This record gives sequence, C-alpha cells and structure tokens, in this order.
Amino acid sequence: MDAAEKSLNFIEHIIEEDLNTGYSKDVLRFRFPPEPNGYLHVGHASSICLNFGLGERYDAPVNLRFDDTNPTKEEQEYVDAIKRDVEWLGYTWANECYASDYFQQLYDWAVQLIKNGKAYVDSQSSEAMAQQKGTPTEPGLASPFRNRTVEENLALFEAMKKGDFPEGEHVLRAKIDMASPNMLMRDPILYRVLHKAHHRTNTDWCIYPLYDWAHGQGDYIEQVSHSLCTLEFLPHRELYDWCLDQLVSPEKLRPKQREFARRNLSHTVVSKRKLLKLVEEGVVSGWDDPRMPTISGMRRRGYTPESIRNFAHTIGIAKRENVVDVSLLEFHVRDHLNKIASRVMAVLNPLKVVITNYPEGEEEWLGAENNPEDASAGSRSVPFSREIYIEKEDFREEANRKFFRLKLGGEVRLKNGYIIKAESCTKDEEGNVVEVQCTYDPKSKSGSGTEESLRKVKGTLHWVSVKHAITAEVRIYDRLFNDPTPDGHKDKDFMDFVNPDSLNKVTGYLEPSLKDLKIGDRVQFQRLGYFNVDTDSSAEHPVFNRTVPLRDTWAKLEQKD
RNA sequence: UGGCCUAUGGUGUAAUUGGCAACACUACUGGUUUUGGUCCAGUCAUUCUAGGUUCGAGUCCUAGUAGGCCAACCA
Repeated sequence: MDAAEKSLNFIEHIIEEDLNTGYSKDVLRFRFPPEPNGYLHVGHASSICLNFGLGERYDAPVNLRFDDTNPTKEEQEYVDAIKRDVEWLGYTWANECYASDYFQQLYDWAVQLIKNGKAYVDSQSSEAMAQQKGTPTEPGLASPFRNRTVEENLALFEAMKKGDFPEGEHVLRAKIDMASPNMLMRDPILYRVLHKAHHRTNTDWCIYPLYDWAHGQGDYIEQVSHSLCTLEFLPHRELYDWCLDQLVSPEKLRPKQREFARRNLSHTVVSKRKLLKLVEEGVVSGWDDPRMPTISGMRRRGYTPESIRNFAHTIGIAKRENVVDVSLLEFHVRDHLNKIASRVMAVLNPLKVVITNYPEGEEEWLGAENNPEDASAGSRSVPFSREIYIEKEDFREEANRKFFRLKLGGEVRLKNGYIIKAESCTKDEEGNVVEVQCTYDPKSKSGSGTEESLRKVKGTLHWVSVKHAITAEVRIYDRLFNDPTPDGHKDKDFMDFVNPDSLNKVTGYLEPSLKDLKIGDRVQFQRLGYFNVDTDSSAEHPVFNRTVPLRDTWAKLEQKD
C-alpha cells in the first residue's frame, strides 16, 4: 500500500503493456510454485512477495501450487511448513494446487502427443542418451528409438504407466530437434518410471512427469496469466511454449513465462544443499535456527512479516546479478520493531552499583514509558533499590569527555530514575572493578518536575534492581558467515567462512515485568537491541533471542580510536 | 569455441521511453533527544569501454570488455 507511489518494476511494465494491448484486468492471475522438498528461505520470501504483491496490486488471485512431480524428494512435512510460512508472511492464496492433481490430464496430453508423432519412448541408458545429446557447441544425435511407430510408443507408454518396467528402462521423450542450439529442445525427457509412493497419489502412478511437462500445463489449467520464475529457467521458456503449443485451445488464456534474477543476501547462503549441510554438520541447531536465512529461522529470530515484506519491496526486482546487503534487511527489521516493541530494561554484562545514601531495605517503583514512539503503548512500573546492576561497559574509572557514561566523580542519569554520581569502586585481586559506590540526588527523580530532575546530564544508563531482577538465558547472534559472499569464491568452500562466534549465550538480568512475556513476544532491551522470547523458553527457564542490535554509533566511534 | 541473458554510486532499485541521473540502505558531518536508539538536515556518480547519430544519449547505432546461464530420468 505504502509502495503504491513507487515506480514500476519490469514485470509490472510487462503487465501494464499486456493490459494496454488486450488483456482485461480480470484475467490476471499469478502463482507461487514451490517444490515441497525443503524449507522456504529469504529468497523464496522475495518471490512470494513478488507474486502475492502483484495479486494485491491488481486485485488478482494468486495460487499456491506445489510442484510435486518428484516423489523421491518430496514430503508432506514440507508442504505443511511451506503453507505455514506463506501464511505467516501475511498472504492468502486463492487455491491450494498440486501438480500431482494434474497427473491424469498430463498423461492424456502425453498420449495425444504420441498420437501426433511428437513423442516417443526411448529405451536407452541415461548415459547413452547423454552421449547423444551433444554439447552446446555440437549438435546431438538421434536416438535409435526415435522413429518407433505410434502404436509401439502407445503400447510401451501404457506399460510404463502400469508398472511393467523397472526404473530406468524406458522414458518418454518429446520429438523436437536434436540439433537445436537450445539443449533443452534436444528431445527432452517428459516422463520417467519411478516406483515410489507419492505423498499425495501414493502408488497410483509408476510414471512421473518432469518439470517441463508439468509446469506450463499447470499454469494453463489454472489459467495463470503471468508465470514468473528465476533467470535460470529462461532457456526453458522455449520448451514451455512448445509444450503449450501442443495443447492450448484458442479460446483459453495462454500463460506466459517471464524471468527475474533471484535475490542474493550478503553474509549467508540459500541453496538447499548448503543449508542442509549447516544443519547436518551441527553448525546450526536446525532449519529454524535463528541464524538461518530460512523463513522459519527469521520468524524464530523475531523478524516480523511486515519487515520482510518491506524489505522485499524495497529491493525490487530486476534481471541482473545482485547481492543485497543484509544491513538493508536489518534496517527494515529495526524500522518496524522501533514502532511496535516496548522498551524494557535488561543488563547482560552486570556490574553492581551500590547507592550508598539510599536507605537500606527501601524500594520504590518508578514509572516507565513503554514506547516513546507510541503513546498508546502506555507505561509500567519498574522497581528501584539500593543495589542495582549496570553494564560493565558503562563504567570506567577514568575516561575522556567523549565517554559520557559513568566514571569516577562523574554523573549519569539512570533511565526513569535518579541522577547518580560515582564516588569510588572496589576491585578484585586482578584489578577488575567488581562494585561501584555511588550517591544519588533524591530530588532528581525522573518526571518529578523539580529543578534537579530537569538537569541535563550527558549520559543515561539502563539498569536493573539486583533484588528484583529475574534471570534469563539470552542468545546473542552474529552473522553466520564472515564473508559477504561465502559461496562466491572459486578456490574456497563456503564452510571456510562460517563465523565461529555467531552464537553467544549469556545470562541476562531483567526487570521483573518480563516474566509475563510469552513465546514470540518482542521487546527492546533499552540501549541493547530488539529481543524476542525463543521457542525454547519456559517459565522456569526464560530464553531470549537478540533479533537485531540497535544501531551503535558509540561502538563505531570507539573503533576509530 | 556455440546459443541466450545482464552491465547505472560501496549496496539494491528508478529515470515520464531521446530532455536537469532519482529513491532507499550503508558510510561520513552536524542538530534534537532521559536509549550514543528514534527523528531532522547535509555530503558521497566520468551510467562497463571506445567510436558514432543528435541541439541533446543511461536510453538509439557499431565494435569491444566483463559477469552469468545452458549438455540431471532435479525443480
């Protein structure tokens, strides 16, 4: 909606052109066609947003179609996961479709093809066929079975269907052109024998169509107007059109395939094989590990569907090679979380501060605004007492004026609380500061309106009352790979770039209001970042994920020195 | 070596189709701020190269250069 004023991408230009040259608007229809053989990742998210985004823009239906033509790799588990992911992204499909729903129709069309002399049963080994296929620079050779009679082909194909042959003995091939410069047109295989149970058709079929004999027909059956796929399918377009030529009727809409460049994200990999390796080698805990670029991983990490959709829309779509910097994704995650996440206080690397002039045993509850970006988010109370934790990094015995946190003799504001002054500190045998003694100004309480409370102090720290703090496991994530393009190096394996410090588990001390959070809830730990409650979390053992840190200009300043 | 696709800042996309190269991110400067967050303002380009057509070229023409895809009974 907010992207309405954005200029058109090249796919939208194509659609506008079609609308101007005969297509009526109500004929537009799209589809998202995953193969149910793995989990969806951020690249799929882009494709989902493209197709469903087009559906929204043109008020057109979008089907979810499972490309389930290969029972050796596909499973119901993936179907369920894919549906969950698409729904989570916020989209509703018009129809839930399966290529397997079209098996009978596809078979009938294949029989028709044979009768028209456009297909034949080949009975060679795959090695022999590969030999005859030729190379991109040399034409192929005709199979010795290329000129079988229609009757023989029909009989053989039916026997294949009945399961009379073992796998690999016969295939059905289209009879096109063994000398075509397009390798896909050199008599492509249409059907193979597979004695495998299919997750939906069980053992009804012993032959299964290949992608090229299924996809375009599925589009045609569903009357998809624009079938969008990634660039590596561009050479398939000629075959896509050839197949449609064999069966379309003029009164029905003829789908068109158009191709776009797949989106690549920096500092990660998305190929199913590589993601699987990360899982199998235990680099991550599973497909939904919060470091994974899978949709389920991003969901668990705390990314919002809105942020992923906004990301997909701003990166747009084109035909050139690309690597989108992950910082753009993180920008959208922060941008959305900034609007919706409550600000709370948690200390992850505690240093005890004793406020020596605060009465022992006393406590008070201070008002705290939940979200300065959203007045309707309300407020809550946080407990304050004589002993609190602050972050170790927020105290230095001495520092220059650029460090405007706590230093000996210096003052800071405790967020939502008082102004304190560091008077002294205690160290252990190794010289580490283990406690800071401060005094506070009782008149400086936040929101009290006193002259003292309005004093400007440069630094404001988050803190947690020691005796009220609850503890939690906090998982700090960093990029999974140290290199922007881990699989872009010819001489090095992507596994060489795995970041050994991509997960750091620490104990956090949290303000007590956080005990009521539920799995998935998102908050901002003030000054630290956005966090959510992990699926591993329980009342006895809360677990938080750091979704994304806040921008940290101080860290950059320090790095420069 | 054949066919096809693609080249616009550090990154990703635009450019009313031949008319002042725009938007977002990143980075850097400053301002505001009870989060070193947010917010606000500013800075960062010989449009792959070389020729050509034109009053005018990112856009059209010619020749190069670079990258990608294509020889699975995968999708």
